[in-house]
Amino acid sequence: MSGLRLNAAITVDLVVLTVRGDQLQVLLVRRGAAPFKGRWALPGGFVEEREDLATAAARELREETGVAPGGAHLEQLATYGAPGRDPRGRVVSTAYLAFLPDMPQPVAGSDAAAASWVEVEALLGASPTRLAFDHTQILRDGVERARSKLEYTSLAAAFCRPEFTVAELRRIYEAVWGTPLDPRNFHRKVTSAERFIEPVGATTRRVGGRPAQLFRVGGATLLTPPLLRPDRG
Amino acid sequence: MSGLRLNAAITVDLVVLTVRGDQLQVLLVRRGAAPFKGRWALPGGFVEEREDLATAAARELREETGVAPGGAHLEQLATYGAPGRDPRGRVVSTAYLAFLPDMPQPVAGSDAAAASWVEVEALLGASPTRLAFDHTQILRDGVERARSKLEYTSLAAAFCRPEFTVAELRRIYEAVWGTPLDPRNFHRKVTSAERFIEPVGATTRRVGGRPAQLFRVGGATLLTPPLLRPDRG
DNA sequence: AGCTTATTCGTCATCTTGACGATAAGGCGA
DNA sequence: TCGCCTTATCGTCAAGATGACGAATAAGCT
Repeated sequence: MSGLRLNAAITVDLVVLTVRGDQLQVLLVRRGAAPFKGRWALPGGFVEEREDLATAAARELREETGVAPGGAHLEQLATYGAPGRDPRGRVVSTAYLAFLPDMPQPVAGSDAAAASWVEVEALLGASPTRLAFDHTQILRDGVERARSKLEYTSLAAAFCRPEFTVAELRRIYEAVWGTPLDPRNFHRKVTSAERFIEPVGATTRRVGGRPAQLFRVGGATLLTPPLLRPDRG
Repeated sequence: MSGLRLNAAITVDLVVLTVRGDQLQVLLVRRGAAPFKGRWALPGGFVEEREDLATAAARELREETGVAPGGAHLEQLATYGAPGRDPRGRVVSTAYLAFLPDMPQPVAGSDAAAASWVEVEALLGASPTRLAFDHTQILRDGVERARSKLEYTSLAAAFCRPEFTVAELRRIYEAVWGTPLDPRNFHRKVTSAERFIEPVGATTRRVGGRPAQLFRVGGATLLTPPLLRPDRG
């Protein structure tokens, strides 16, 4: 290996976001071993020999959620390598960000003893639950990335089932941004945007209220002009 | 060290961009040793023991350009860890993106035998010069990040000297985006944006044409609504 | 003084947004 | 069956932003 000094352990951590019950939630696991034993943490693990970073992230995602690669949006978030972030030594972790639709079934296929969805607000709000390592910061960065990408991409649909209504899509924006949106203006914006969403033809049947048209994602990946969040001084 | 297996070598690579002569240019070094000996590459190097990733990037930037930390915009770009990207073994590299004003003095303080500014167009255009490792892809990602951030942040000013004219700022946009902009509409946009740039009071003296007002950056870091590039499908 | 050059100010039609009224289309109870 | 309730969808209107372009301004140069 011509004198290459391996100077770090490389891991991946996952920020898996979903919207359930109009709340933005993140998948956490409870650590079973030191360090930070018993503390909530982002799922993750070591990158295997000859394994790409993205592949490792997809593998971890499948192990924790049962979601097959390609079944969810998965993108690299950032890499964290502060010297003291892991008491065991030099651990450099590349975080990945995943968007999942609300799974009807519970978190399946998880090998971790305790994995569960936790409200993001409870972790980043006024009196936050402390996470292991620097995972609070990683989560903060992931949520900010998600909020920002909703503005100018069609990624909100990654939180939805393949067919969805405009109102469902709107509730994704409202949950991720933590802000109510005007249903009429939102409807106008997303239906008039070129190839953003396209009607399926069918409608929902529902308990109360007018049936809604079903849509699926259009080909467009970018939303121009963007849909800017309110406020944000 | 409780059984922590160091499974990778961690490095940082730098995408240092500047605008010189109305062209977007990137700082490259010529490799003096195998692998890819003699090939152009992004500057970079191994992360030292107990050194943060961002610190390592700032150190490399200073070693290559003489620019002190804080003297340039520096942000993490992405991390590249494909198994075969370095023939010497498992090398995971975190790329950082830096924006520099056009330095009047040549690239100073460089320890590399040959470091020089190269037109980005010559590297990413129709018949690109091949770079070492996966550096062409890293450069592509860095340039796309730069193009995108000009749209909604005030980072274009990071390419300028502390005091600059509206036209200088416009030429930054034109060089990075590779697209001409209407001087009158650009002027209206940047001068009317809240706290984006603020007048210094002085004006330039120049060989031909009306003297221009000098500006410095305002407090705003975000540009709302954004300044979208033309075209872009 | 006129010419050249680059900056800055105006105008106007078009597009987009935010606020909000009005209508449509189902279920449900009386 | 008839209103009523709820949610979805369509319209309107003023304010703001944009793209295209004309015009005025303020220097240096010949």
